[in-house]
Order: sequence, then C-alpha cells, then structure tokens
Amino acid sequence: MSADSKDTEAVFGFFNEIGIISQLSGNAFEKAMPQGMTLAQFSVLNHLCRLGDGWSPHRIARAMQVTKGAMTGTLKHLEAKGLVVITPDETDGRAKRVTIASEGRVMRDACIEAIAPMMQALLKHIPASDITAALPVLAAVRAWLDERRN
Amino acid sequence: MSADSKDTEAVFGFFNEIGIISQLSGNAFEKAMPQGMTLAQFSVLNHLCRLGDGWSPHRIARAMQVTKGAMTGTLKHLEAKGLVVITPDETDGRAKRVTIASEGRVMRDACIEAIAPMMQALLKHIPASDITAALPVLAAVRAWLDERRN
DNA sequence: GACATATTGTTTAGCGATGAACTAAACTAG
DNA sequence: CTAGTTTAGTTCATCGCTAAACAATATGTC
Repeated sequence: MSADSKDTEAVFGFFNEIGIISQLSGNAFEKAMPQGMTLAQFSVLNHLCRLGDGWSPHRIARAMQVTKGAMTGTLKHLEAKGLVVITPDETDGRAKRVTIASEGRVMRDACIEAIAPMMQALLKHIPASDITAALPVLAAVRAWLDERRN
Repeated sequence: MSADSKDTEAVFGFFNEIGIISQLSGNAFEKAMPQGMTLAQFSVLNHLCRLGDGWSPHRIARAMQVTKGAMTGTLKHLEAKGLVVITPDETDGRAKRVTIASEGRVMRDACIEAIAPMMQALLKHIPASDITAALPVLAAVRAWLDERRN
C-alpha cells in the first residue's frame, strides 16, 4: 500500500469518526435537553444570545452554515414556542428581524445546564488537553471545507 | 472563568466543529458521488464490501449506529437501484439477508474513485500527520458516546 | 422612470434520522 | 402445549437538511 492510499484511508476514517460522533452527540444532546428542544433550535438561540439580537434569518443561516429554507423551518418552531420574536425589517421590505424573547434566554440557559453534566462526564474520561489539542485540526478542516464550498 | 467552565467551553466548541464538519463533508461527498448516491447508501455498500456479505439488516443497522427504521429505508433505495439483493433468511423466518450485487461493488469502487480527488486536495492543505494525530481522540470520544448510549 | 438583476424569504420534494406502534416469528417458562 | 417475552423488520409522524422554483422587494443602469 502506497503512502498516498494510506493517507487517504486515514482521511476516510477521520470523516467516518466525525460523522458518527456528530450523530451520537446530537442524539445525546437532544435527549438531555428540555421538552423537545432540538440541537438546531438551541444553536440558533445560543447564537443570538452570544452574538446579539436583530439578525436577519438569512444572516443567521449563513452563520450556521445552513440553507435559508432550513432556517425558515427552525425559526418557525422557535417562534411557535414563543422563544423568539420575528418582526419585519423597517428599512428593507424583503427582510425580517429575529429577536430573542426572554423565554428564549431562559430556555437557552436551561439547555446549557442540562448538557453540562454530560460535558463533565466526558472530561472525566477524556482529558481536556486532548480535546483542545484536536480543536485546531478540526477548525482547519472546517475552514477548508467551508472555503471549498463557495 | 474557572478551569472547569473553560474546559466545558472547549468541549462545546469541539462538538460544534464536529457537527459542522460532518454536515459540510457529507454534502461535499454526496455532490462528488455518482448519480444520486448518498452517504448512507455508500456506507452500507462499503461496509458489506469490506466486512462481507449476508448480514441481516438489523446487524448492519447496529454496526452503523443507526435505527432499524433508518436501515429499512436505505436498503430499500439500494435494492431499488439493484445494488443489493435482499433474501429471506432460511433458518430464521423473521430475518433477512443482504447481499451485494456485482453492480453494488462497481458502484462502491466508483464512489471511492469519485471521492479520492477531494481527499488528495485536503491532504495538500492539512498534513496527514495532523489527521492521524486527531484520530485517537476522535475514536475515544466516539467509544465513550457509544458506550454511554447503552 | 423603466427594465434587468440581486437579494430575502417561503414552499416543496427527496433523503436521512429518531422513536414509537405494530406484525410476525422465535424462544422460554410453566 | 400454552402463555409470555424477546427479536426482526416495517410503518408513521416529526424533525432537519438540501436544492430548486417561486414571490416580493431592492438596487443598478440606461
């Protein structure tokens, strides 16, 4: 086996692990979260909490690497639950503005609390240094994929 | 900020990167693959090629960390395309057996060929050593999640 | 001002996933 | 042998994602 095909094999295995971890961790998160919250919904809430309100759906979609259509659906769920308020943009008739409701902030905090024990449990088995060591590689791969996409 | 919450933050970021990479790489794969092949379908094909034929749907589902219902759907697509043959199990009236058709092997090879250029391109930007260095951590996290699940 | 082009958001079809309900077959007691 | 339980597979409702078609509003150019 050449060095090339060996490397390709490694990359294959890398993406395979990534895919499985994504699925398993997503399931674990959603199972731990309060009353029917999904990862997609939490991510939007968390994003708005950390980076501020008043974004347009399209801008949120871009930030989360998701299509506009997907964001329409997720926002609809959040709005139906009263976690988010969506208003027309005054200066642009096409656009809308997404604001977190106070219930949204409460829910976001509840989600983080609900997930924290799992994080702690993981850190008991995998040293934090291993996680932080892997982060730059992951970020580089993500950046490459992201760039390549456009 | 305490060391604990800093670590938790890192784990959060870790899973976030994982989720995004999973989505972006999945999209990139499916776009590169031949005529409407999906990652799920390829994974089953690849699994059968590497580990042998004649598995039951349930056993394949477990191996791929997926529910029985999901496997029913994926196998239906593969069967419809003639890539796989599904026969009743002679010794167990409940079970079935999944066999790869020769077209399935051809398709699997075609998928690998179609994806190879992307792997090569990635390896030009990210050293293979970085990938292989990250693999053990990913495997450990995956194993932990897998174990925790049951 | 009018026409062509961009951008924002919604909708729909198709795939994949979960979880729960259900059928059918196979064990396991008793 | 019968009754209860486990196991294999399907189906359905719900959610998320993409990609493509579409409506409505902005913007740019002449």
